[in-house]
Amino acid sequence: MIPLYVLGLLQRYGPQHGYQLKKTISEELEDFTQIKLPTIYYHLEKMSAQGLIAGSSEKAGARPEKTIYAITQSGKVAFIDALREQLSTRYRPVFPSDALFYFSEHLEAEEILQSLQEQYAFLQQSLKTIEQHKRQTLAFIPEEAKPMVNIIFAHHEYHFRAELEWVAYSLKQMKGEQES
Amino acid sequence: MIPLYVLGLLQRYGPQHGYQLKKTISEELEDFTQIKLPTIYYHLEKMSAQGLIAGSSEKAGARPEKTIYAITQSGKVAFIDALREQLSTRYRPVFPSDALFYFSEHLEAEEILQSLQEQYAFLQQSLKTIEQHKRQTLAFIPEEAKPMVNIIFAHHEYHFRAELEWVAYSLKQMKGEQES
DNA sequence: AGTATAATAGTCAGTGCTGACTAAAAGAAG
DNA sequence: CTTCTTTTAGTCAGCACTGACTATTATACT
Repeated sequence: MIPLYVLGLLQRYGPQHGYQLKKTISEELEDFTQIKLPTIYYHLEKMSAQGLIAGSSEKAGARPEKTIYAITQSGKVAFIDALREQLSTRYRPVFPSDALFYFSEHLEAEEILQSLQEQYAFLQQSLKTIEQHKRQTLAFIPEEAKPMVNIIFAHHEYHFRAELEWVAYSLKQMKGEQES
Repeated sequence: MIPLYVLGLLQRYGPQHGYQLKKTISEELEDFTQIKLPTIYYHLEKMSAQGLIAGSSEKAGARPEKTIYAITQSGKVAFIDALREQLSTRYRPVFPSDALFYFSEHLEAEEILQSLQEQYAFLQQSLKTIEQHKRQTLAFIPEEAKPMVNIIFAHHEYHFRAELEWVAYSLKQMKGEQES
């Protein structure tokens, strides 16, 4: 998934170095992915060795040289292949919190209930933030990109809402259990 | 999350070796986590070095020795700590398919639409499977465990339904876009 | 002009995970 | 009773990722 972003951004915005890629990802994709800078360098080097991108050391003035990477022809092919592979991967979520409920007899019900309530507040806040980011993003991007950006934001909204509803459901279940 | 499962199962079902743990996880938790056998051995060794579990080589008859691990006192403490830490971790999903839509101009709309339709069918099938597994599981476990198992299955149901609705939404959006 | 702070551009060692492999024991099939 | 398959039990090399660190340049502040 990270190689996809790197190849795609290199193709969309032209040759760049790692720090610039990280900045673009942080600004445009912060709600959807949290790629770390060393991870970008790792993939740049790997893809460079594979010939998917080509690095050139630029020495501008008295500055230390920095490596600027450009996507190659075989990189463009690999990019399309990777996109196409994404098409066939299926949804398979893993929720670490399941382990918590699976072993919940080791904690006080009261403690779990309280953390669920905090979780609920957090999710409500997150939903507001996402909606706000959506509005901001849609205001700044070109018209033709809007439908797809809308779909990506919707993806997160649907799942945050689902998580919110599940937390509400769990709270209801556990409270009912406690009383009986 | 994996150490949590290992420590919890060692405590619930008593001393075991790696293969047995893997079997239990496959049988009881296959819908919620897909832990691989080498990963279990990795954590067994690590936790053994940390003193959270204690291994003893058992040589029964002419069989090759196998290492049986038991949770220690400090392991029980670490288990509760890990459970409590789970309480404070927040929901933060990452969807690899977002990258696909972010760069969707590189693929034909027709190709994406078709894969979304396959995705839709897959999700419907998955939901049915989860509901069936839920019924089977609830029929076999002790009464007092039912509320929690129910909550875990509900978690997955809520999110599979959200994913299903999002795919439907995307299909609608993309078809509308195509016509205009 | 000197110095603190932020931005820029990385490196590297260590962690977590797993595919591919090995190998003994039990059970099934002829 | 011998061969084949399955189950049991594990090892190991290698990949993806990132926290912590380094080092230079630009900017702001005094």
